[in-house]
Amino acid sequence: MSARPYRVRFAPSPTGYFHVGGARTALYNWILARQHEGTFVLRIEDTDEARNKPEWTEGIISALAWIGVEPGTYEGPHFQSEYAATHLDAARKLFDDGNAYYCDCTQEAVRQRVGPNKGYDGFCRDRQLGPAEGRPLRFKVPQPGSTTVVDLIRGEPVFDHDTIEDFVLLRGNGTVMFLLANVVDDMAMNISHVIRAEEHLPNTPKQQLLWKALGAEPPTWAHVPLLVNEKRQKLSKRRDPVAMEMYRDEGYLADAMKNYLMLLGWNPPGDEEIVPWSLVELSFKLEDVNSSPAFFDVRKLRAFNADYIRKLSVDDFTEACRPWLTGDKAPWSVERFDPAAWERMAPLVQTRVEVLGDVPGMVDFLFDEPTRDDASWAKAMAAPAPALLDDVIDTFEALQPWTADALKAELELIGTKHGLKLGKAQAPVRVAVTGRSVGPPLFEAL
RNA sequence: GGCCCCAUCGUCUAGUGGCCUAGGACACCACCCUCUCAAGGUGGCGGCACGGGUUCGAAUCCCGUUGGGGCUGCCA
Repeated sequence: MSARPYRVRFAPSPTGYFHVGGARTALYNWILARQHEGTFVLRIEDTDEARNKPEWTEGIISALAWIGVEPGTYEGPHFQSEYAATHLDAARKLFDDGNAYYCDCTQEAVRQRVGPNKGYDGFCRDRQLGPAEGRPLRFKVPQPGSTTVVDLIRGEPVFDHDTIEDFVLLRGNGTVMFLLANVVDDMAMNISHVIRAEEHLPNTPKQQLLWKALGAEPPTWAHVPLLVNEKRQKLSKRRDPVAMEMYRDEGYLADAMKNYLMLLGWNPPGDEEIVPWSLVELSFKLEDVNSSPAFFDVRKLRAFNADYIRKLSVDDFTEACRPWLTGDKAPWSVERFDPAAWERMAPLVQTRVEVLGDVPGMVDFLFDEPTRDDASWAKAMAAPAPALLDDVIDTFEALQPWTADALKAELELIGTKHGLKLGKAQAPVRVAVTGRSVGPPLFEAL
């Protein structure tokens, strides 16, 4: 275990969206830094030109802020590209110390020698080649030997060196590879704990070898379980809904999202799953994180979100809905929105939505022509509905005072006249007014 | 192919050798409540992958099998 002051880093690559798995590791790092009064470092892995757009970095920062990691409360953002010179220095030192060598093998030549399923064979290890255009620099993996990775979650997996090829440090064009850059950055930043997804575990022995060859004590590692889809595959942008921005835009509450994310691979003490964030911060321990992958279940997330919405005060709920009612997201024209009507409806809507994005669909009949659900219409308008509706119109037009209780009493009377209980009698009225057969309580809505 | 990781209800998990006849949550089903739909309440369905050990005793420890996943780039 490291005796260094606690410094952790979250190092996403700017790819245009913020992955839910990344959000979870960010949270882990963030909590741990706070628990140990250490430092949380945000470093953007931007060495790939194709992934280096300023707005993407902004996206990462704003998504972090959404889940409570506010700019100003952490160190950064740092950019990997800022360390380019340091990367090259490290490569030179590795070469000078005899821990790395240049290689002039073509990929075809290597494949011919070793076959299709094997890595590089170390052909140039002792050829004493110097640097030249087109020659990659390779790390000389100590042979024979083995590396034990001490991992807070995985135990101590051992990797035999003869299964690790002499991997490339510098490309033939002289640019640095991610693996080296990552190690050098972590060293330069004095990172004490590297907490990241399990997919990086197989690279860890290589990185650990690099730390040692560069004369430093490796950090404490922790590889957290992957988040997977229903087919148990790593969540990917292409086939799975993984962008935090998307959940935010659909009306998930940050607190619900955070709570749910923390439950994947870990759970708080006690019987409750929905817990205040303060308890999470207090009781989270890396050692308690499981090692098996977890399915990211949107249905459970929705249930959590619904619960968090219900726990909001009516005022907070009303406020939280604003973007969906009066902003760009509102499906009706803004002038027709009536805040007073919405205020009366809000508590009724609150127990009926799972995400804030569902709210407009619940109250649209107040501010717009209702969109008619044809199936409901056909079902509700069968006889004796038309006759009943005529009576309803006559009665309601004259009704004083116009209150939910009075409306209900009147409809009950009319229903009896047509041989219908209230449950049946309300259906045609509801469909006529809201366009649908389900929705908030009818008489309050009227 | 090689290396590594993983394995408790459908899903997320509790469980660290006796408190386990395996607990909770989501989902699902039923009932109650009810103007629809929700919410709320009550109950139900459902699991230790398999085979060997170790032990008085195993979901828990060991080995193997099977299954799943990740990595295996001059990507990050």
